[in-house]
Amino acid sequence: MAKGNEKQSIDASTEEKIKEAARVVFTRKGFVSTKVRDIAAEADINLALVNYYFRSKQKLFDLIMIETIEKLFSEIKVIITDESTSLNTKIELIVDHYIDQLLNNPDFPLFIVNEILSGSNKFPAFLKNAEMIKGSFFFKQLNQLNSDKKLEVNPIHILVNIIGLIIFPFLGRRVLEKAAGLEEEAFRSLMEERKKLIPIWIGKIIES
Amino acid sequence: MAKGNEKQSIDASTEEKIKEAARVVFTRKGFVSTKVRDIAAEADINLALVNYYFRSKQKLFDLIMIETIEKLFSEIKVIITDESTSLNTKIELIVDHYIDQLLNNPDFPLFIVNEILSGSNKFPAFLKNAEMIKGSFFFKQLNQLNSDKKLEVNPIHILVNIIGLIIFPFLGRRVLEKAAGLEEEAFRSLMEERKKLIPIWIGKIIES
DNA sequence: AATTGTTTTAAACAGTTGTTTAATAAATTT
DNA sequence: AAATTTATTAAACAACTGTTTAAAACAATT
Repeated sequence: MAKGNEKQSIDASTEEKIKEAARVVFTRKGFVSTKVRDIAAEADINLALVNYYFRSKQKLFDLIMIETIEKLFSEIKVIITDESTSLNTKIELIVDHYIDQLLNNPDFPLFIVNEILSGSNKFPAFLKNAEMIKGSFFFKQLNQLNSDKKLEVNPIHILVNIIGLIIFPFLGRRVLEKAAGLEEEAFRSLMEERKKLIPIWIGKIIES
Repeated sequence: MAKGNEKQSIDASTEEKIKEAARVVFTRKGFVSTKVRDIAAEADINLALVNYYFRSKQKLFDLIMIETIEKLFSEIKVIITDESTSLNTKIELIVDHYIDQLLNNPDFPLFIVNEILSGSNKFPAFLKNAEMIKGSFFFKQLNQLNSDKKLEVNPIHILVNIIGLIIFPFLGRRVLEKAAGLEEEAFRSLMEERKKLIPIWIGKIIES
């Protein structure tokens, strides 16, 4: 019906502006360091409108976090639940997909880690999804390596390694850029290289 | 002379209490989330004493950061500048040493990363030390792999991998413990396993 | 013992921040 | 067009936070 759509597209103009601005500032500075006035400034709207549309800073933050987490895991879900692809293919797809994602939003890992430290209560959403990984076909394939006596280590290690090799450079990005004297572009091409390298490395790690 | 020592041991009682409390709270909550009143409470002293001894919250934080960073790198320096040990030995020593360190202070990586996000100005200290790595014998040995045509990738990748494989599990520790249903003790033994595994993995990655 | 210097304390200050209010402007409905 | 609902604004509020103050307690020196 028209009313719903109109309302969405009209309100969204301000409401979406706030949400998008909040996403940017929260990601850059974290929850505590982000001031409601920062968000209002970034969105170029009146301070009171943030509370008018989202009730509180915390509710706005929660909303963004939940959305982000859901998006994050829904993307990986299609890869890791696919029973028709090999383990190697899945690893290639995961690495490729997340490095792309992170290149578009390089501050994101730092942001997540930041919120973990400050004890964000968005954990349940995160954990619920993390459980999904443990029950996935992908994880079964990882476990299979053990039964096939190809591997004698806890598959958790392999999972941690895959995720770590992808995410860690982004966490250390600012240090890396400055310490290694990398331009932003050089960092980017290093990460592009890793798209091909990480699956190879994991392959070598997995081989008996 | 006696005076200096006395002063140290007397002042230190309160001054050290504050510094130690600050280290604990800063590490647990980060700079912004830590309130001067938190530190005073943790140290069990009057609020004004924090400013009396350290002038400002920022100066206290800076002091702790500098000390921590110096300690961090001075320890690794003896390993990576040693021209008598092989690359493999160095990797084993680094992995062993830092995993031990981190097991004693598991919140530390989260804390560092957190401060990087909030744009801490302790960067220069960090970078100065990071430069040291690039100029070290260890890094020369890494580069050597290229000349020996044993490796065709940027040594930066290998360095990032070593550090990442060590540190990342600690960054994801809270998620990992909850998501994988690990007790603290189980996490500990996983990390102990990694002491042996990481050098092996890096070995495989390096092999041509 | 009196004086001087140092440490500790409770209270206050000034700036910041999340949120609310009450009035106005704009849009929608009747 | 009038009435009603929704959106926007400037200002204020109250709680919190880093820092300072001024007085008191304590220790060291003369």
